[in-house]
Amino acid sequence: MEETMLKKGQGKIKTFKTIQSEVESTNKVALSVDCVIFGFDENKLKVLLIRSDLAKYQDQLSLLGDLVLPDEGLDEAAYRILKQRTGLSDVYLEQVHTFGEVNRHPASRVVTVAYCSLINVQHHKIKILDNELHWHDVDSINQMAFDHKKIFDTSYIQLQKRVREHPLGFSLLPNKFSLRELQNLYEAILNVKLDRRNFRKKFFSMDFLVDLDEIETDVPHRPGRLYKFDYDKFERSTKKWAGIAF
Amino acid sequence: MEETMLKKGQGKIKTFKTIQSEVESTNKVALSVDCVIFGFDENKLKVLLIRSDLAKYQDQLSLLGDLVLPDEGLDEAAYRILKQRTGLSDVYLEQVHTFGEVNRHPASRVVTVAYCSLINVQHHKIKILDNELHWHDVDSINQMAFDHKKIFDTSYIQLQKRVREHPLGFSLLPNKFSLRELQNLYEAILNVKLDRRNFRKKFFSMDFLVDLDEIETDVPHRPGRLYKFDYDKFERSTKKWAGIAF
DNA sequence: TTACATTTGTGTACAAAATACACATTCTTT
DNA sequence: AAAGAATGTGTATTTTGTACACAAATGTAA
Repeated sequence: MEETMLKKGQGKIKTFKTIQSEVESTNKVALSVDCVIFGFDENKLKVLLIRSDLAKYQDQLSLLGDLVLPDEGLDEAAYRILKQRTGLSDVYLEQVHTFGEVNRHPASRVVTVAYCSLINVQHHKIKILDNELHWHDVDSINQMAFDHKKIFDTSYIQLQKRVREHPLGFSLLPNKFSLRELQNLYEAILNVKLDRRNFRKKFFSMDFLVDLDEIETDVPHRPGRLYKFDYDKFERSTKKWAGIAF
Repeated sequence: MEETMLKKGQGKIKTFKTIQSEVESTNKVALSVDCVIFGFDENKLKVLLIRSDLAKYQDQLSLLGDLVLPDEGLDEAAYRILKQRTGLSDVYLEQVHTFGEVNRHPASRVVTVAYCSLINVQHHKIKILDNELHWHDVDSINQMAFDHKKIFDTSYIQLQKRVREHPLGFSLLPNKFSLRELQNLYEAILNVKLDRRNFRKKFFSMDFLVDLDEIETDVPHRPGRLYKFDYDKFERSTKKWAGIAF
C-alpha cells in the first residue's frame, strides 16, 4: 500500500492509513434505523408504534427502531427490524430521509435513517409482546418521543406522494380486493373524497387490474367483484407521466 | 435520573445511562456528506467533481464530500461543503438518500448522506485550487471513486423527478433568462426534445414568469425577451397536481 | 314476501390540458 | 440586399379530467 504523501495542486493524496486515522480520531456517531410501518384496517390508515422504552419519554409513542449493527447495511437493518417486530420479510420497504440534528437524542448523538414500510395486516398477526406494540390511526397521532413526530410526518407525506405515482397501495390490501376497498384505501391515504365512477374509470383504463371472476362474501349489501393487481404487467409497461407541472 | 430497570411486558424501561452504554459500547460509524452539485452552462447540464484524494482511487472522479463534524447537523455539513468549495451559501440544497453499504469505503465503515445542490454558474467563479475541481458534462460521467457513480445516478434521477414538480430549475439560470434558455435547460435535465410552442404555452399558462421588457444582447440572431421567475407568486399559489398516475 | 337500505355497476356531456403542426417577423452576417 | 437563424404566434385534434343519475343486486327488518 502506497503511504507517501504527495503534493498535487494544493491537495494531498491520502492513503488508507491517513483516512483511517482521520476517521478513527475524529467524530463517529451512533446510527439507527427507524421504521414507519403503515397498515390499512377497517378503512383506516394505521401506523405501528410502541411506547418509548426510554425513561425520559415514558408513555410517549415511538417508532420501531434499533441501532444499525457493525456489519449490517441500512436496508438490511430495516428489514431486520421489520422481521423482528412483525414476522414479515416480503414487504414493501423504502428509505425516506435521514435525520441528524445534533441533539435529537438526549443521551448522545444518534443519527437515524427513516424507512417507510407497508404491510398487509391480514397476512400477519402481530404478537404483541414488548412495549405495547399497537396499530394507531394515523390521524390520532399527536405527540411522539424524540423527533419521531417529525419523522412520521415526513414519511406520511412521502407516502401520499409516492402512492400517486407508484402502485404501492396494493401491498396494504388483501391479494383479492374489491374496487370499494381500493378506493377506501386511496381516500384514507390521501385524505380526500373521490368520485366512484371516475375512480373506476381511471383504474380500469390503467389496465393493471385483473378481474378474478369472484365476488365478495360476508358483505351486508350487494357484493362487488374481486380483482388483483398485475405487477408483471406493470413492470413491463413503459411508464409514465412525463409532464411538467408545479 | 431514574436508573432502576423495570419489567413492563417483556420490555425494559431504559435510562440515559443504559442507552449511553449501549451506544458507546457497540457500533459507531463515521458519517460523511457528499454533495452532487449541478450547474448549467453552454446548454449542458454539469456536475462539479474533483479527483479522488484517496490513493486507491487515484485519477478517478469523486463527489465533494467531507466528514460530518461532531456538533454539526447534516444540512449544516452540506452547506459548509458547498460554501468551502463554491463560495456560495444561498443555494438550493436537498437531501437525496443515505448510502450505508458495509464496505462502500475501503478504509473503514463510512455511511454517507447524499445531498443535491443546484448553483448558477454565472454567479460564481470557482477558484480551482484543490484536486482538479471542475465542471463535467453529466453525460460524460462513466466511472467514479467509491460508490459515487451510484450516488450520482440516484441524485440525477431525483433531479429529473423533482424538476417536473417544483421550479428548481430556475436556480441554475441567470436571474434574467430567455425562454430558449429555459427550454434548453429543461431539455438538458430531462434529456428530451420539447416542442417550442407548447413549452411556451405551458410556462405562460402557469403564470409565474415576469416579462422584464428587456431583450437579450450578444446573440447572433434575433434576440428574445427576458423573464424572471416570480417565486413569491409561486409560494402563494395553492399548488398542485393531485391526480393518480402510474 | 315485501319494502327498504345499501352498494354495485354503468355512460354521457362538458371542460381542461396535451399535442401536432406552419408561417410571418426580427435581427445578424455576408 | 439576400440568406441564415431564431423569435413569436394560433388553431385543430386528441386525450384526460370532472360532474353527474339511474337501474340492478343483495341483505335486513317488518
